[in-house]
Amino acid sequence: MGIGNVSERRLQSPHVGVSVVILALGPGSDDASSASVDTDDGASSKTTSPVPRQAVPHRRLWMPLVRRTRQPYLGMWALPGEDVSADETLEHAACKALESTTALTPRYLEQLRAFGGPDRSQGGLPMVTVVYWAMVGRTETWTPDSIDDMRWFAEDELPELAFDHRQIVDYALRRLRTTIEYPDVVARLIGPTFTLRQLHGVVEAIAGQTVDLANFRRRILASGELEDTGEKIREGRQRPAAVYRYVPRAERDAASWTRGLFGDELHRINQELRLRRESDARAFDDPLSALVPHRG
Amino acid sequence: MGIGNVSERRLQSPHVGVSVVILALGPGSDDASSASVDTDDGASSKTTSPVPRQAVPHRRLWMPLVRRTRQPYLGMWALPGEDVSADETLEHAACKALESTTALTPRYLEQLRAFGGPDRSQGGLPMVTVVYWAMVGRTETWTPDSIDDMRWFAEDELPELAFDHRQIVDYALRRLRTTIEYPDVVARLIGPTFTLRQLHGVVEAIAGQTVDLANFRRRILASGELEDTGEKIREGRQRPAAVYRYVPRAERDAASWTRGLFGDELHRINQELRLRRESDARAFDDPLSALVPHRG
DNA sequence: ACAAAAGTGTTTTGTATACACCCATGA
DNA sequence: TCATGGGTGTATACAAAACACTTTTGT
Repeated sequence: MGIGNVSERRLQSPHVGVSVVILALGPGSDDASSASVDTDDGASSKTTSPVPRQAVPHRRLWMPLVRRTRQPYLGMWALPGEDVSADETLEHAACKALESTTALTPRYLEQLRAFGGPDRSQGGLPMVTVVYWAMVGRTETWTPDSIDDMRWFAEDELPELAFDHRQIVDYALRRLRTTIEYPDVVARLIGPTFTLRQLHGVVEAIAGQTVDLANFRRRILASGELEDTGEKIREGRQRPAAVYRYVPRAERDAASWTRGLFGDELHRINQELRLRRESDARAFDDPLSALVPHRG
Repeated sequence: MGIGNVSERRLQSPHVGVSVVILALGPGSDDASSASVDTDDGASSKTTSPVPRQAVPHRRLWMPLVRRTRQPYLGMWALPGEDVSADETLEHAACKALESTTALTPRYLEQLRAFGGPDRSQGGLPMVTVVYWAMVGRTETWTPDSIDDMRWFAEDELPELAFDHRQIVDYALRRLRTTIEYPDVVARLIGPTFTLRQLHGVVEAIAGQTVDLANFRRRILASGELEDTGEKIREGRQRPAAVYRYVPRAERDAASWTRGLFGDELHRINQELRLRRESDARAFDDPLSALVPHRG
């Protein structure tokens, strides 16, 4: 693979970064329980929602964007991202980006694709960006915490985005909409336990359209990957619903890394991240140790 | 995205490379038309096919591997690859890797995934490798051209591979086997025109099992993306078969970049590659011009 | 009792499969 | 005319969609 040929193009190697399309379930438009931050902060007018929409009967996907503080595309909205250093995994970098943007814990993380080429940097350094998508937060009682240069946007009311991030988002949503055909992904998106109605809400939001609840129920139960916990919970004020748990079937697990990482593995990575950060702080006095590969 | 923060970790950025899983349709085992190079070259014994298999009724996928000429994993088989320079697209680099290995023209090229992290280099430089898979060659009259440090292997008789390339190959095959559900991908894999039997052969080889020809015929025709050219061709000595052409349906095209690149686009990239190479040769005397982004 | 949500049954439609069958052609 | 591959018909099984319906609960 040409490692070691230091002469020619070696110094022209592109830099590596990650960006994350972070998704959470939020209200549809005209929803009474709306917690959306529609108060326009005093910023430039081009950041306001460009596409007026009529009422959406189901919930929608929301994603946080950050405002760029540098050229190029200064002041424009962009996907959260991080540089990747040689001693960390791509997933680590993605988790850092996640953490820097939202305090919610990720339920799912999957690599989407790498984007590269000289055309996409537009005046910045040439970058190869590995894009992940992540699913965070619970479906209920969701309050987007918008601060200074970060803000949540509904999937169909996005502002103009920096770089090729609009293409990336479109790609992510398309990929997401084919991914939800796997019952295990949907089930684990929502958390350890859930009612069928909650699950149904996720699917509708992702699919972007209403889905027959009765048929959904049958399909998801027929998959054999849901287990009745015996508990019951009342979402509204009416009849309590059965609470289910996702229970993986053996052979599936072997193929799971094909798709993405789930809550438990993510938790492990985040743990490791915290440890790493501490040792990084120590390494500040001893720069050499930072060059040593992490596992030593 | 942190571009411009040159201090801290900037110098620790991993290098970027591409690897390509190159696939071609070849004979199944016990096939009389076998053109496989089963003469063991005098190399080390660990390169011989490790898994003895019984006869496979359908054709199989074959892929070229290259022998490593450097540490780590010196002498071991690995996926063809290239370093990526800042002024080229990832697809360009992938095409270079393709070209350096086989003279066959690619029918399809799709990015699989980026692999990274400190664990995978094992003594080499930290690398983020963007892996592509490609489909080359025609289904008939296939002769693998094995030379010195390159050799074709059947998908189910691979030797031990360097780095994490075995995982990568497994991942590629899994992905390929889900991709063939798209009729357009299958159709365009084989070339501009083809008989249904040829197409059927591709699907069987990729699926790794026999597929009912009658039902396959119906399904693929029902997709509405195949057009009868009116021509007929005799493959064997019997009744001639109708020749079809792939004709894309409008809306599909918008989503096509979601998957991969096909022959025509690849042709364009290869053209561009050749031009680039010439200008690179010129730039040898004028190193500065190589730093200018290609589109200037 | 009523509203609202949980959960079930039933009919229809479409699609994948298995496999029997006919057709066209060259030897 | 027969073997071989090209191409079609058909019965069956299964999965998804549509939607009417019953049950359970709180007010």
